[in-house]
Amino acid sequence: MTRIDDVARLAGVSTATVSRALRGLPTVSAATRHRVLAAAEQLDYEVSPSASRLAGGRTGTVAVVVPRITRWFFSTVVEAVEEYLHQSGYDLLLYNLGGREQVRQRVLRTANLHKRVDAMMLVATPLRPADMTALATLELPGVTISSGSRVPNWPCVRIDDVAAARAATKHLIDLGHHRIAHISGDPDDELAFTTHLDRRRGYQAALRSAGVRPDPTLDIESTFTIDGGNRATAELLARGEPPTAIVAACDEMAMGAMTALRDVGLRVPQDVSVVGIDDHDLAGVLGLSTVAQPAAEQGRLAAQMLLDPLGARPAGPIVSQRGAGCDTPVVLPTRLVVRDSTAPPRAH
Amino acid sequence: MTRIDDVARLAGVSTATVSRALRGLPTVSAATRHRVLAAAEQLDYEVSPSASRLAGGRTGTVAVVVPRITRWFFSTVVEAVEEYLHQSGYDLLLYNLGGREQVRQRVLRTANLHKRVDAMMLVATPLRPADMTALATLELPGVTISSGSRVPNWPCVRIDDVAAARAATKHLIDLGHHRIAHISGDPDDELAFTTHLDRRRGYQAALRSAGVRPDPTLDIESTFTIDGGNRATAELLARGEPPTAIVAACDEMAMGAMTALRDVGLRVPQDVSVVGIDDHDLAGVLGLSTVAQPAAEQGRLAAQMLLDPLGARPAGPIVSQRGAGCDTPVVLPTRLVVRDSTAPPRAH
DNA sequence: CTGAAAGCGCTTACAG
DNA sequence: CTGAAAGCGCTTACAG
Repeated sequence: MTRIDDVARLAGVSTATVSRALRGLPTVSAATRHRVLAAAEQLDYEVSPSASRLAGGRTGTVAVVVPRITRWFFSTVVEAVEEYLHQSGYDLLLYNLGGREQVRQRVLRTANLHKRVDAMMLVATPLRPADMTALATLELPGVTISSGSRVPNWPCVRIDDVAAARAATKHLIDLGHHRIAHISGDPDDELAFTTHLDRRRGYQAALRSAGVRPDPTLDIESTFTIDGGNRATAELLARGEPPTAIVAACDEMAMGAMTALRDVGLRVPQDVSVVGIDDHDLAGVLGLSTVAQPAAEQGRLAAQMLLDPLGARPAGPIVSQRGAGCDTPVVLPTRLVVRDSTAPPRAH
Repeated sequence: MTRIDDVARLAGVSTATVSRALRGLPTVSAATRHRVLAAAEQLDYEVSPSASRLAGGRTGTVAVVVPRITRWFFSTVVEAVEEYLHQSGYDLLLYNLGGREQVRQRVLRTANLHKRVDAMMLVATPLRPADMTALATLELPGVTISSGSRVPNWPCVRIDDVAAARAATKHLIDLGHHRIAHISGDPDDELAFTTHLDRRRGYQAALRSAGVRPDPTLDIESTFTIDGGNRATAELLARGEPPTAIVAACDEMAMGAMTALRDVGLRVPQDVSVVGIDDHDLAGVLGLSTVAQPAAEQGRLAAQMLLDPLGARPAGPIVSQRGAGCDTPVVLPTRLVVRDSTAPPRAH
């Protein structure tokens, strides 16, 4: 395979100059740069990442950690991040936790990660508070998406989960509902995954604003999945008289809820209204009312905030994004989208 | 950061021995190995991938190329592949084509990829025939998933697309349908993406077996997405009398079809039956009848076929998987799943 | 079974 | 603006 000295020989310069010219460093004359580029082109030369990384101390790689790539939010984020990283010249190392404790450990093998990537992005990754502190002491630049995981000194992009759930609940209240249930996720409170807690707070706040006292028997813990929504709703129905409406903490739970309701012969929205949070690709197909959150935008913005201080191309000195502004999350707006799954309650 | 000579010093051996012990090479005495592992543990040592790759000539990395990570099939495949790769000690470099020609070019910058990864997996990646031949001449081991992209001498894992579409269509015929439409994808025939062609063949074969002549006005080209199914169905309905049933080439298209039908007031399945192919996570929620294909299994199996000849850990000589058996795809079974979106046609 | 030494292919001070 | 030389941190023949 062609090496840098092949290019140097053809261009009649030293390897140092080839290295500089190819990376676009300013200390190369236009004429020399031109000759080097032509030689590299002619030989179809590509730099060896391993050698470049070893010599330069930079990997040109970013680790992106998601809980489950199969869920709408995460695949949408990753798609946007992949585009931004690759067009900035970075490689994307994917870590899908898949709920496996073993993998969580792997991500926290900090010495390992540190030698592998220049920076890392944590997307709604449930970590113990101690883990987050450990990450913060790393020399590794990082960024988080969602309030679920918050590492000190790393910038954070997210939505206002309290406000999103409040808007969903208020929509139902405005339609005339009072018996409003809430299904949410992740009962494993050993992990500091706060998204579901924030959304519950929003739900309760909206109820209280309307003078309705939150009823604990209408509030079910489950997981942020279709199946989780299904099971939560089944349990809800087993507890007695059904609510007239359900706020699901995410669209996938809402979809599970719709299935569970249908299975017992309850119609949406005639018998029970359902609203979610996300605006999943399929929310439109299902006619699901929801509070939309900008997933791709969160990914793109987080990637940008991560890479900007590193320099667009993997070259130049690494500057950790620390200090000013890092502890103030960037909060992107959400928006209520009314479709067919919500309607006024039936008159008794 | 700790380096290999720190470990060597602590264990009282040479760096060569540390290297061998840590990689589990057999030529190390048990006592020495034990001392080395203890020292590495004590120092929290992790090998430098860049140095190891440069010296060893292996990257321990696999490129996984998908058209769109946000689609059900691809995220499901990637999840399974990620698990297999990581537990085998490999890193996963994600390439999401996203329909961008520019990115396709990037994947085919073979010199670039070659220095970056030990092997690559192409998942239903549309490539020109010339591109596939180019990949085949690389020294890079590879594997493809789906009949969509077929690289000579690379193993391939897929389903029988003809049979899947035939089963879907036959299900409708068995219910009594005759006016059966077909919506399928990817009209860009510059790319050798054969999945939609195979599925069309299966549709037509089933019709012919039942003595029905395929009607070209009932066969619409679009894209393999929700929106594609939506548009195809809208066009179908604009052409005149609706069919009594629709075969969609994938579940996402079927979901788009359901929306389009609902939008004009046609009920599924009372007015029009709809069947898909995939068994998407949400097929159950939507009550969509479909022909299920094992996405995760295809991913896991392809990863296994790719890595087995490389050795479980990224160590030992690279052996290209060539010759015997590579030109015979591994075909995984599909299975009809009947739900609520299909029913006999209404009596006129 | 183990070690000394070369070498993997770059980048980076340093000197000019 | 350019080059000679050292060095990044490993692995791999080679020799014993």
